[in-house]
Amino acid sequence: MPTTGVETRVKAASTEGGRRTRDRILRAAAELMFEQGVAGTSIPDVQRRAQVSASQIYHYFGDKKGLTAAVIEYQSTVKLEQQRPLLDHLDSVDALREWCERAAVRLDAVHCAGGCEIGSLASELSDIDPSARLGLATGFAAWQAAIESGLARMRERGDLGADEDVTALAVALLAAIQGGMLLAQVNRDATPYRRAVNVVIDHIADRVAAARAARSTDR
Amino acid sequence: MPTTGVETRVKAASTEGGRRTRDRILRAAAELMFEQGVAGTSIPDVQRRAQVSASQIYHYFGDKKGLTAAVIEYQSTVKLEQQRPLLDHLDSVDALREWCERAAVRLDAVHCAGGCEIGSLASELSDIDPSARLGLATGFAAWQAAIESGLARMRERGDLGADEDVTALAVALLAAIQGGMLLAQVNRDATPYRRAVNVVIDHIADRVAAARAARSTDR
DNA sequence: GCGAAATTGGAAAGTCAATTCCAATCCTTG
DNA sequence: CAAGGATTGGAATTGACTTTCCAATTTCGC
Repeated sequence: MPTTGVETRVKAASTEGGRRTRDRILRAAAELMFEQGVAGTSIPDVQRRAQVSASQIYHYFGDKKGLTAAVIEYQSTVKLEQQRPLLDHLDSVDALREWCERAAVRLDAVHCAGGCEIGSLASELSDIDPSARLGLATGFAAWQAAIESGLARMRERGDLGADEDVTALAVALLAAIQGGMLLAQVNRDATPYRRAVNVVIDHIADRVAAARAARSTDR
Repeated sequence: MPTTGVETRVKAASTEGGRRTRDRILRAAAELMFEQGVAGTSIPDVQRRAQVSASQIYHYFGDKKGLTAAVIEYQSTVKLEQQRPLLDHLDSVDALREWCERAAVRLDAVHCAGGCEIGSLASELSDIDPSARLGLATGFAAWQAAIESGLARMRERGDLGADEDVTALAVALLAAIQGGMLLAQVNRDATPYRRAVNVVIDHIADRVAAARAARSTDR
């Protein structure tokens, strides 16, 4: 039986208690890796935060790499689901602004610590862990798809011109979010994030205005 | 004499040979930390790459934190100087495009490994090393200033409207570069970087066109 | 050329992390 | 309730890394 080449020995829990421990470990690891980076998070750290023994971690995740992979999947999947209601309606300039501003408020709340959950992992792991990189690419693709499909709906509806490159716009917004969060993190101030994101959204708004103008001319 | 609170015992070399070793160490550390991250770079790693003994590293940089601080300063300062000729002329849309595209070519050349020298350090260290964060903020500020002053010149010249927020535009471009490089790194493909950067530059170009239109209307 | 300071090599201490292992205990299923 | 797998605790192993230390050795100012 051929495999993908990278076997991560993550075992599922078959009892209720086991499921809870596994979850506790995963959540603790995700928090710690977000706060201190993957390299800065030791297994003993996770043990303390999750209140488990070492064997439990190795039982469910095989090794640290397996745990890291699980955290990537967790951040990619679960965090995405949390925002699902918003993500499914990113089909107006206002919705985009609202969504981005919500992230800004979260940045303010944590005093701009941490940046983006996936972005931090991506920066740390992309070059040193090929399978992690793949997982992170998938995670980013999901965000990009969410933005892009909203823009595509705007285009179908006529809010954006038919020739508009919604992929490029979506990537640009995603990059502005990532880059903006990095600058916010470094400066401990969400202003750079807001500026970066607003410039891109302003640009999208300009394109919407242009489409409207074109329509009224055609008429 | 009051200090900044964080004393890094970095010693200057007073002999020619010493200066060369110090330099060799710094360059090796910068390379390694870029390739594998700060946490992923051990002192023995640096020893091997720079062909020096441990005592030489500790002699010149005090400890690993001091070495890291020196690398941050190195990347911020030296890399900036390398681009000085270009940076001083970012006062046209074409110049901006050319500058960003040059980075894209470099990304292609290294197969999108590494991302941005400063960005990677920033993501890894901002939350765990306050003094490193300050150094990185300074580094970013220099890049932002370079972009912003070019845009300001365009505004003075009338290429951009007098009411244009060049700070926001500069931040947006910097964020696009950072976010774009991150996406490129994760996807091992420079396309996302090019898309992100081009959208922002297109936006600036639109503003330039608007300013021109306004001028011809006024006349 | 001479003494002091700078530079260098290499060993060694001390710490801590990753992982393995085994013995216990718990739970499920028949 | 008994068997067997799931789960858990905690000790032990192994290895690497940071940092210190001291004894050469080289270089510089005079």
